[in-house]
Amino acid sequence: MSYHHGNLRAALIETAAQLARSKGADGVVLREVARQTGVSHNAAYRHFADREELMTAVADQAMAGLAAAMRRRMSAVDVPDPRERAVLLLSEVGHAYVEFALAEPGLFEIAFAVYSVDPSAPAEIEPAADPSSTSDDLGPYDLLGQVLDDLVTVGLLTPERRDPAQILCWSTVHGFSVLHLRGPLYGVPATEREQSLTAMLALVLRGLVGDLD
Amino acid sequence: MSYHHGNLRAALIETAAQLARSKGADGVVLREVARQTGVSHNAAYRHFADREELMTAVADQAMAGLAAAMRRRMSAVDVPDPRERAVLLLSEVGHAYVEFALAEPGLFEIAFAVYSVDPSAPAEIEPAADPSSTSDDLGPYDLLGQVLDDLVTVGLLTPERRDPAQILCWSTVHGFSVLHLRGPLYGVPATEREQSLTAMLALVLRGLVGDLD
DNA sequence: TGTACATCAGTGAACGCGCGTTCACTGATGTAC
DNA sequence: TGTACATCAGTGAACGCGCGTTCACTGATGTAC
Repeated sequence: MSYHHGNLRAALIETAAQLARSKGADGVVLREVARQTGVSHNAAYRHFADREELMTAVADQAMAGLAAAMRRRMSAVDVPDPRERAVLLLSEVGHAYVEFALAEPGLFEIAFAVYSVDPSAPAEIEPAADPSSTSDDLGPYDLLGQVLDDLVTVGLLTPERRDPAQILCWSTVHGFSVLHLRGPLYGVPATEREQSLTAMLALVLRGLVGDLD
Repeated sequence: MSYHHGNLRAALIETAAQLARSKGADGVVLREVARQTGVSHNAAYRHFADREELMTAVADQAMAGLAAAMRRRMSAVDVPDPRERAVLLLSEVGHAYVEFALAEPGLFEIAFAVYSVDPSAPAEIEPAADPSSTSDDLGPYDLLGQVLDDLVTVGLLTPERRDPAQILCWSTVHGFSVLHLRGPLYGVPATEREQSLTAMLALVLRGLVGDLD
């Protein structure tokens, strides 16, 4: 397999992603990536300025994977009633987030490992999306935002609660994931974990929309 | 300064903690700890089996620091009405958690970095507290539990919501902290961050106790 | 109180490892004529 | 269509680094008599 001209960059990213899946972010070692791609260890320098640039490329792909997992569960929702639908979408988005994090801990880790590596150069909060982008380019945060917008449109969420709701929902599923992945809840059996996730999301929903009639 | 007999172990832990504060968990390098403590790099092996044992000792101390920060804010609450008091305590506990995490990111990181380093040996969910322990030995999770118990006692939280509430509260403040520390919310200015924390905790409270009369 | 001695906390040198990055190179690719 | 050539993607060797850990040791401490 010759990589001359064309596909080595993509191949390196793919190998690096596999390495992240099996060994976590720290397992993405430049020399090992090159080794497993069947290429000398400095061939990578033709495509990435340094290790960090490779990491960032993998992180982008991982974040896109998380968004795709959310979109997949969102599009499986088939409920006509708009209120019911908006509520269900929120639940699906939350479940999808946690599900991805726990199924692919290495990718989840690297997706976030990229932030604030250099404390002197703060990352942007959320890079502005290309105006011409289709919904396929939306990140996890944007998808959550869409669902919350739906809840507002449908009259279940007051507009002034929309932004705090976004922070709450994101913090909730992220914290839940991290505590189970690399925290004191590590090792909690899957069935118990799913029960507490469902119960937790029900409380979140209650906080957002109040008691449903 | 001679460390013969007695104080080297504590001194090493202290140096390691300072290193964690300034460089993060990965900055706690055995040789550097010894160097900064003014001791040869294998003196540490008289007190710790290996690097990981040192890390665990620092993590324990960091977790105790987090608990102490929470206790400090709890004991500053001086409100007679038990309902008001319980609600306020929950808010204080949440703020203290986030405040500690953002003020001491390195200690916060190492407190949790210890979990699941070896995926084949899952950590316990929450090590059982020594029955004879005083309240000073309670960890962050236990303190949160106490506050939720108060909310139940006082009639604001239904008993069947207690356990999901604990998971929700913990996930919320932990996720909020992580997203601001090493996530897409890194770099959000402090005032904005505090506003969204307050707004978020208000929504959490609404989820737990419903709309207050 | 003085001395002999066992203990064991700390030392200094060394091992083996693997990393990220740089250097001068080579040889496949694709283009200009 | 054929050839000369510039480009630049990939190579192999080397550099410098710092780590965790082990080894055989030394010398301060505290105790038994």
